[in-house]
Parts: sequence; C-alpha cells; structure tokens
Amino acid sequence: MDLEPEQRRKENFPPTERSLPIALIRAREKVMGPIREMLSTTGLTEQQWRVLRILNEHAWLDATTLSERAALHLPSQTRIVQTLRAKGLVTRSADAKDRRRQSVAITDKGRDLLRDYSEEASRLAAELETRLGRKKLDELLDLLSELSDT
Amino acid sequence: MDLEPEQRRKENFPPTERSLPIALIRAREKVMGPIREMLSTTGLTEQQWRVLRILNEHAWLDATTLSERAALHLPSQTRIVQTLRAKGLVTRSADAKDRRRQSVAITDKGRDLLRDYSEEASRLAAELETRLGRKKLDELLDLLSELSDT
DNA sequence: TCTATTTAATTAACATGTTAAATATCATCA
DNA sequence: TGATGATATTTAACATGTTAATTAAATAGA
Repeated sequence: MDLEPEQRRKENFPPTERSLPIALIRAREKVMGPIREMLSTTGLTEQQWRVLRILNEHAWLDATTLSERAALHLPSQTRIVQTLRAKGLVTRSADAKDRRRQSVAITDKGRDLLRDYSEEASRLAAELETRLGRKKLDELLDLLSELSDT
Repeated sequence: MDLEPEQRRKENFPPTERSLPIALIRAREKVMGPIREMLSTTGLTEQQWRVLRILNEHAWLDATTLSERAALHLPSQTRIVQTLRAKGLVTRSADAKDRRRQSVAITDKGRDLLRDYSEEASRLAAELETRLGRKKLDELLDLLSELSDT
C-alpha cells in the first residue's frame, strides 16, 4: 500500500508530485514535442537547431558564449558543432588574437535551412502562445529567468 | 555584426533570449546544481535518485507508471532500474496477473539511503523556497502543470 | 483453438548530458 | 626569456535521451 502522509512527513521528503525538476522536464517535453516533429524532417536534433537559431542572430560567436546562450555543456557542443560542420551548416575557426578561442559562424546553407522552416517554427510558437496565453507565457518566462538568475 | 531587430522579424524567428525550451533547461540546471552536488557523495545520478524518491512513496509501481511519474523514457528507465538493482536498492519482478508487466519496488537498503540524505535534501528544498519565495514557487509549479496538461 | 492484433518492456543505435582529465595557448613575473 | 599558473577547448568515459525495432505476453475474433 502507499505510505500515509504522516509517514512521509517523518521522512522529510516533499512529495514528488510537486517536484520542480520533474515539472521542468515534463514542460520541456511538452513544448519540444511539436518542434521535434518538425525537426524530424530536417535531420537535425533539437540541440543542433538551437545552435543554428542562435548563430543566426550573430555574425559569429566564440564557443563559450555560444554554449551559454544555447544552454549546452561545452563537451556536448564540441560534438554538435562537429556534426553541423560536417553538414556544411556552420564553420569554425581559431580566433586570430587568442588562438585558444574558436569562432563559430552559420553558413549560407545554414541560413537557408532556417529560412525553409521559419514559417512552420513561427506557427508552432504562435500555437504555444495561444494555448497558454500571452500573459501566462510571459509570467512563466519571467519566473524561470528569476529562478535562473538568482 | 549582430542582426537588427528589423531583419530578425523578417525571418519570423522569435529571439532565442525569450525561448521557453532554453529557459526550461537553464532553470533545471540551476535547481539541480546543489542536488547533484549532494548526490555526488552517494554515487547516484539525478535520475536514479528520482526513481528512489518515487518508489519510496509506494509499495511498488509497474514500469510504465513509474516512467510517467519520474518523467523518464522507458528505455532509459530500463537501464536505470538495472543499475539500481545491481546496487541492491530496488527489486524487479514480473506481475503475476500480466507477465508482461514488471513491478519495481524499493528495498530496505534503498530506504536507508534516502533516510541518510533526507535532512540535507529537505534543507536544499527549503533553500529553493526561500530563494524564490513560496508564492512564486507555487505560481511557477502551477504554470508548468498547466503547460504540461494542456 | 488459432491466428492477428495489441500492449509492455527491452534491445539497439546513435546523440547528448555530465564529470574529470588532457591539450593547447595565453598571461604573469622572476 | 622561461618557468609557472590560468584559461579555452577538446577528449575520454560512462549515463541518459531519443527513436525505431524487437521480444514476449495478453487479447480479440474467426
């Protein structure tokens, strides 16, 4: 049988139904579902798509900055960038002034790919906004930012 | 140089700074940081810990139900349960009425391990609550639930 | 009963997550 | 300079994430 609340309290564990880590995973799963569906036709993973999206906003980024903006660990990003290079979607080159630094940039082919899917991606983003509502979505983003920045 | 907002709008991509998937990853990273630190002394991963926490709330769970509550994919869970079995922290047995189903249960050793860390885990949970505030934490959990359930 | 279908779980294959160690380059200062 | 320490990135090793295929058992229907 399940444990009674009494017994749980003694063990000092908050119930997992109200667990923030699990809630964050579930939410991500829900949000990514339709996006992954779209990406399945591109041969890109969610993370590869994220890297392209971010590089598309800048002329180039060094690896560390890119990893912060994409929320990727550097070892993962190294592999992802290698894959994207093999696909001809990004380039990588050592910084002239500090040869430890690697600059990563999106290629024209990469931009073309993004353009091909920009309409559908926007539609999915709009659907999400409709589903939750602009206000709640903003509240959610603000709370998540506050949590991350604190 | 970076792209101007004008140009970004033409491509129809919302800026990645306001990306919900990235915000969810960052938040999880932030919340899990201290928990991972605690877990490093136990030899358990975040996911293994989650499985134990959930099993501790029930006498047993079948694999599918467990995977839903732990927000784990079944293939991952299969490996995780195998690891936990090897450590003597859980048991697994075929359901008598439906032999396709596998029942998973925590062992006494597993409960002991949880008990050993319950105090520190509670402290970390309390810290999080203090940091963000009870009200905002509840708001966040509610928004995440609404997003996942919609 | 027997086959076809469905369901639960595992296996397989490859990508990413995670931590520690290694490598290469830069910066400092004797 | 040249040894020393710091920094940026990659490699390595193992765990988990992700999707598809497989296996085993239950179920439905002729």
